[in-house]
Amino acid sequence: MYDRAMPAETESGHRHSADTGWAHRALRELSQRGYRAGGARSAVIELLAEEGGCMEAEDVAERIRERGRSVGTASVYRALSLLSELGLLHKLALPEAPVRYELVRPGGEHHHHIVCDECGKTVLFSDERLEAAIAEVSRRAAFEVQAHDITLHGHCQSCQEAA
Amino acid sequence: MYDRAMPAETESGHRHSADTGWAHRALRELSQRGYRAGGARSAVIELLAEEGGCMEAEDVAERIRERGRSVGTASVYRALSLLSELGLLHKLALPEAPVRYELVRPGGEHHHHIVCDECGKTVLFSDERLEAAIAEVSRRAAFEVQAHDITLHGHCQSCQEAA
DNA sequence: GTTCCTGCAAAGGTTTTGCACCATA
DNA sequence: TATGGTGCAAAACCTTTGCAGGAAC
Repeated sequence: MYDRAMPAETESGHRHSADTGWAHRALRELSQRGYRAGGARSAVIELLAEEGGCMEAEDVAERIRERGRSVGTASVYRALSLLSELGLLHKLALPEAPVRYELVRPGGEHHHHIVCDECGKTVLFSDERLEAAIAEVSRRAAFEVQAHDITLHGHCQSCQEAA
Repeated sequence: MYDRAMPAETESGHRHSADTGWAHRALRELSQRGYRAGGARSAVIELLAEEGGCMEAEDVAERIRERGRSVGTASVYRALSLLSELGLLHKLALPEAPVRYELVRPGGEHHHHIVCDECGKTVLFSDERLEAAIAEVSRRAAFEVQAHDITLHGHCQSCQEAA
């Protein structure tokens, strides 16, 4: 499997810093819908906000424990599922890898992924023409389309050089 | 999980009929690369050619057995892996579902997927403008992009009516 | 005849579930 | 205080691996 320590980057190269806005919105949403924010849930939210998302469930649990908080694996899975159901996280599925969870930010602004099939490094991108084309296809489809995922596969520069 | 009995359809609604061209190419490719075509491998190839692909490994095994041929599950997984490595199959990963395998036809002509998040029904589509936009993004990316996957998510007409 | 494929069974890795205890609102 | 969240352990699920026997070339 891929190197899980690798954080997702934007194409310009810099990481997101702690997204406290997302964390607050998540906590508010939970409370508004009658869910409680116990230790595991709030730890998951805090961690994802700080790491910027795009992590596997196991990574989330591991990092929470590295920070001295103990958490049950099952509770992490349950928290991630709930946050996904509430539309606060997006699940990214790739072949040969566990699902990754990403922050969903409000306003429909979103991104897509370029994944290195060698090492799993993931870079984010967004493109207006692509979105326009997707919107047009969605309009014409018989389905009521609510979301879309685009993943480019290839090799990152390090893996190209190594080959 | 989704209803596995549902075959993939094109947007115009008709199924592919047995793709003997693909089957012949697969068998030729195996033999050219020094692989043998034993019972399990040829059964997998034959079944996929007839069903048109987009199936889970377990479905493939099940259908082969329904046709009276006995096959080991492990052999089905091994055959699917090999065919993927040889570029004869494409792996489609979705959250909450096992990987599905699809026929890869020569000439680069390919399609993408619209999946019903309710029942798992999958419809294929292709769009030139979308491909052009993807090509442009790929050209500009730091990665050497070799492939791409696009999946639209939503609800099919039956599930819309049921809701 | 040799090599490789196959099938079974067992193991591996990820995710879910059951249940008793405990914390949140 | 009542409800629902948490953690542990066990199970479920999908996929891979080990190995002995058998088939393909």
